Amino acid sequence: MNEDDDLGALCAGAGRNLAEAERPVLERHGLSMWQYVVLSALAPGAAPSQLVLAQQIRYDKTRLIALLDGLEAAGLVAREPGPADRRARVVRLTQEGIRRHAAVRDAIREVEERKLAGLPPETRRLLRSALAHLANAD
Amino acid sequence: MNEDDDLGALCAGAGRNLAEAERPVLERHGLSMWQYVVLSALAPGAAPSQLVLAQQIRYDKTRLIALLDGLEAAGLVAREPGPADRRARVVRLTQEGIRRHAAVRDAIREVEERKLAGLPPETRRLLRSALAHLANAD
DNA sequence: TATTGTTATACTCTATAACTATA
DNA sequence: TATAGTTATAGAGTATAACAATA
Repeated sequence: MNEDDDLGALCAGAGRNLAEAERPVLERHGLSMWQYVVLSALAPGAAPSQLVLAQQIRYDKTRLIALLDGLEAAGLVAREPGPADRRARVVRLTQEGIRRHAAVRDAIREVEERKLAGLPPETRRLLRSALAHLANAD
Repeated sequence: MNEDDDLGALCAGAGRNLAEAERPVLERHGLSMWQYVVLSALAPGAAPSQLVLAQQIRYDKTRLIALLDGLEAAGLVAREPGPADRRARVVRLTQEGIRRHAAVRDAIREVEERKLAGLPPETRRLLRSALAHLANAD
């Protein structure tokens, strides 16, 4: 992978390399990539409806159901009737979910740290900032 | 998408944003994402066997066949018996393939340019360099 | 015997359309 | 009538296994 390739190809290459390194870490903690994405979205303490959650993580609302079933059965998230709208079900992390997410997140960060080895702190900061810019740009 | 998210999430977000913006461009030129990847891999003038090409672009060798069938039918690539090993078939761009790839690449670069608007040249250079580092790091 | 290209098959992931209960 | 969640079904994408030609 060369730095004069398309930017899309570079992002895909970097993302794939990271994902491949992180998959065994997630497996060791008994989570799929998307399950981890759900835990991360809820980690700030949010309690969104399933529909809002699906939109936030850009995941299909119908597939989210089975994902949440698994996380609920594992005791990591809880679903409650929405306070305002009883059609909606509100999702939040359990205490165990909070602990589990923190543990996995630390392990993930270790992997990322290893992949970033050789890049100075200022470059890392700029990389994160530029990626966030790209992710939100229109 | 926030810049203190996981690096993997940031790469995925940036990659998805770019891919979504580039898809209509590719469609307008009658190419799928993977077909464009193949053209890009061959653009430097290389003439690899199908197996080597599949490994280079990290694509399944069995799926590559249908992909090449389409590109060959469109007159963009040519398959010839390998000079050294007659089992292998060597793939290369046709003249039309070279032209088509250059046209699509220019259009893709325009999209990327728009997405990068607001980032100074030095930041862009650093971004490309850091992404290439991440894509190749172990 | 091992490998390249190929085909056929099975499997997984994803998207679409209908059903229920609330609004 | 419309919307949140759910379910079932169909479709695309991907991986696995077997075959023919050549090494």
